[in-house]
Amino acid sequence: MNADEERSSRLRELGLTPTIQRLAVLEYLDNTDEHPTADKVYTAIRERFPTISRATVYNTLALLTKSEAIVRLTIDPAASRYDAADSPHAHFFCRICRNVYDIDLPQGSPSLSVADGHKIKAVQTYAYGICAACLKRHKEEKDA
Amino acid sequence: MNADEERSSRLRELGLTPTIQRLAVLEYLDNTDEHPTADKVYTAIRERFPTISRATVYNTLALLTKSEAIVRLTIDPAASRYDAADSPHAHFFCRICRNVYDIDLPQGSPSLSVADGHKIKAVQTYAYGICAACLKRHKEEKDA
DNA sequence: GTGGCTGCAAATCATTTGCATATAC
DNA sequence: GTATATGCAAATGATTTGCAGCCAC
Repeated sequence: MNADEERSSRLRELGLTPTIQRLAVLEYLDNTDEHPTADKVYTAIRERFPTISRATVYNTLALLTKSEAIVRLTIDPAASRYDAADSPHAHFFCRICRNVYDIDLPQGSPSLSVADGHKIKAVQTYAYGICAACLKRHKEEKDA
Repeated sequence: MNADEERSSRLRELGLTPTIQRLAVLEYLDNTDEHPTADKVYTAIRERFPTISRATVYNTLALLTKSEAIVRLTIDPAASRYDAADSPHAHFFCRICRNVYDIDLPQGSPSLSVADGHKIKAVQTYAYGICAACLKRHKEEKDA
């Protein structure tokens, strides 16, 4: 079973029709580590499927998020970011370049599924600061 | 020094003029635990200061966030929430009633100030699920 | 007096929605 | 054939911005 067939059956298992558009969104997220915004996904996919609409991308991302096939990150105050949901990890947001990076900070442990009587379904850990690339660039500018 | 004077000097220390509007925003956040949206802050303050504008509230919240006098939470996908920045703690978002609660999940420890070469300035831990009140209501509806 | 702050209204930008058409099965 | 999904355009809602007048110091 190739990657495309695997994605089709993943969608079917979720009770979702595996349309070209949904497969394209899943494929794009599977093959990027840049945690794109919805608009970035739209722009990227449109190069291969020029007729896809923004609404379809938004609908698809919402659907896949609800099915837990992908994860929606609210780390960026300006727009939601999306991540192919594989292994749990924390995320880092660079306040200068606005890129999102995976990091290895320990996430809340799965055992902590209840707090103060609230039922916890998911935990996200977000770190904010300046990324390695921007630190380096900043340093070079000072030295120059 | 009363609470109002304390807030005035807090603002002065940050290099900000302690205007009525800014003091009102700070006071409101100091005395609530509901993690309000900007619009909620605006509506609440307007009862005492009917001439305050939405733009001023947004500007003030942005300014106080930048000065680290308050914390902006991106836990709610629909709108930023604001929290008087006292002791670090994690937050819980109820997907049913959309309320935000403080919880005691361990935040990323301060020692983890660098990851993969990124300089970490702040860490936020967000948990998502169903709050105690909504769980209770849901159970009662089933029993009825 | 003047530079920073406020209030207003308009602009912007992400996201959602209604609806007619097209597609999957 | 029918339910479901897509595409388009318009609507919505949070947030930002330009600018003229006002206030703190």
